[in-house]
Amino acid sequence: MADQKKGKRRITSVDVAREAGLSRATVSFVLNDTPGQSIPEATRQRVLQAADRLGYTPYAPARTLRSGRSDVVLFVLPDWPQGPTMAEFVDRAAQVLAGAGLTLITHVHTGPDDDLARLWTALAPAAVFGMRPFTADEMAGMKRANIAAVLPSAEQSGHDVGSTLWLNGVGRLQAQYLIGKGHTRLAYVLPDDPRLRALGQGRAEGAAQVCAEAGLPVPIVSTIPLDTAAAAKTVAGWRQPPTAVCAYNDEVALALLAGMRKLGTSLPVIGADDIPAARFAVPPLTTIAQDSGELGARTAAALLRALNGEPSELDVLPDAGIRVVERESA
Amino acid sequence: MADQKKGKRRITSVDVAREAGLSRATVSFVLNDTPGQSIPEATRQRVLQAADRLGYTPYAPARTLRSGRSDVVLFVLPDWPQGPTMAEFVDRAAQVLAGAGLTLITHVHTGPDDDLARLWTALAPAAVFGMRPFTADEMAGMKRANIAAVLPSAEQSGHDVGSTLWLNGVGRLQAQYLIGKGHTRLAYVLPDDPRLRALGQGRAEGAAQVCAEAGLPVPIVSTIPLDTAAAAKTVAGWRQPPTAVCAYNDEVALALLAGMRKLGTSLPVIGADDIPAARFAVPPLTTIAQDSGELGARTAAALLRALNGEPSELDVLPDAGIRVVERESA
DNA sequence: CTGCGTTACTGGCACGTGTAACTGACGAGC
DNA sequence: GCTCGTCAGTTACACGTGCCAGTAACGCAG
Repeated sequence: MADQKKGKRRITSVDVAREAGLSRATVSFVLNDTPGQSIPEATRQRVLQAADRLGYTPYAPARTLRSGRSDVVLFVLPDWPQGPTMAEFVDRAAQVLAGAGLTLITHVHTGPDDDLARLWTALAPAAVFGMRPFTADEMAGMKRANIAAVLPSAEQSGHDVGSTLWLNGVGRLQAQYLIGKGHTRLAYVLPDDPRLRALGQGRAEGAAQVCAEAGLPVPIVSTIPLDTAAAAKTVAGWRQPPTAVCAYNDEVALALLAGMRKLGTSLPVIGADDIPAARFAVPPLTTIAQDSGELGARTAAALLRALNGEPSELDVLPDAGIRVVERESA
Repeated sequence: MADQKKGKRRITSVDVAREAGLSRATVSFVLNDTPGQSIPEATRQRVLQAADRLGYTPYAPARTLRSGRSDVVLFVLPDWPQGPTMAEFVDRAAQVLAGAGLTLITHVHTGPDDDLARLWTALAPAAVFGMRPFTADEMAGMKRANIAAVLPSAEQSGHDVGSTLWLNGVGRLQAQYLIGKGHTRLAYVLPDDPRLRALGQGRAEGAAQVCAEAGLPVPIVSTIPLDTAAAAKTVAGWRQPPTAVCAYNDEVALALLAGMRKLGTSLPVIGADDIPAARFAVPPLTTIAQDSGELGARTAAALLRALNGEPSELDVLPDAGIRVVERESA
């Protein structure tokens, strides 16, 4: 709020030091609460007030250069699976990280893999989190870039965490629900978007596991585009029709309902994600809802633990707040 | 790919200089194509090969510290309006920016406004882009943080660019379409999510403008939650029912269709965004599709122009690739 | 041989910060 | 009176980069 209009020079800790009549080091100690320093309350206040008066903000690049680590956490999204689900996840994760002084940044990664590397060097993030596991090359690159916590890591039990852990859970729950309703022959329908293939297979496998455990035949797996006619054709093409269908997500489920409506047939369908459109469908769609906000918060917490050196896996995640929303379609 | 496993020290330009048997300055000149330097091809190759051999990547924080500007563009999302639309927008924008050596980073901003400031200082971005206009305080903060281009700026004609420009266009087109079908009394239905209020009003105003221009009464504006019963109640509550309804987006439109189905009535409805669920609705939903990828690309281009000093407004945007997708609901 | 411009480099400062190592002063203990 | 420990600070270096100013070597006109 002071009157330093002369030029638009950045306000540095030097300015604060001059204003407070102290050395820059003292200023730094106060502002960072550096442990092992004895600073009388009077001096501390002098510094804090000077900083406030000048509107001082530490310059992150310099800080990062010095300490070798920034307070940015990078969240790499492979592409855009769903809307509100992801949104809540990111929201809550950001909140938790902010509580620890970290800033969550998301980057949608679509292009070739080498601009991911550019990102790491450009941001020097404290940690990176992604949906898909990282390759060995990528891991090496991050290690060289001095990035501390990487979640999920590919070494971690050699599994694709994304599809194995929580997405798997969705498929399991879908199948459990339908089997509980007395169904014995299931189908699993995936979208034809290549970007969703890995995730889709994870869910389908989850359902297959449950069927196997119940002594039922494995589900027929079909892939359809988001198109009424194509969905109808797929449904009509089943020689031995299933007694109920699991869909990869609500959009696929809606496509199926539309296809069956066109054929004049009807099968129980369960979706996933509980998008707003699900409850307005004809018939209203039974689906799986996950509390993705909670999931985001837990993931962030795991990340923080990893940053503190405690080697925390993502074990906490599997069935976090995942439940069936029962409507009329199944 | 060399064998520098000893410790995990970062590879700096010093290493490259030593490897090439040259000074660090020369290395820098070569790698940055610094103009006004005469460097023989042989030397240049020597440097490039050394850098490649060591796998050198310049350390962005240091570069930023020195030059005062990073190659990151920050995209502040106020919250999560819609799914795939935004996704494409960001995707294409990122692509265009990457072509200019810039990296697009998105951050969902939900909390209090002061952690936005933290973001600027944490990233030192070259530019910031947001949906909502920035306050004077925020603008001042960015100026002090030495951020070059800010789009949209609040000074810019004093308008809310988000709702005035493109979103307005959606409302206009919806009304134009319905009027073209012979409708004379319209309603505009908004969602009750407070985060979408400003955008919703922009769209409703667009429709109102078109009605006024055509000498028709202004649309009734209603707000509904995403709930079948509530939608039914709203529809039933209209004393003088409209002859057709515009919805803020497809989700609202689907809610309306569900509500009317419950009442046993039926009115033409037009939505917006063309989400996948729209085509599977009963009846299939007529809606507005925008080529948001194109929009993202143009916005990014405008940003680049602004970065180059050419004062380019967002004028290019208004009706970029926005069109009616005609189905059966209207 | 001297003066001068060009080529091909190099030395060194600056960016803003964190922190280890140092210093002067003061009181306590022998 | 001297040493020693603690307090309250300061000095100085390092982080990795961009680039200005300088400088040897060399060719060439006078």
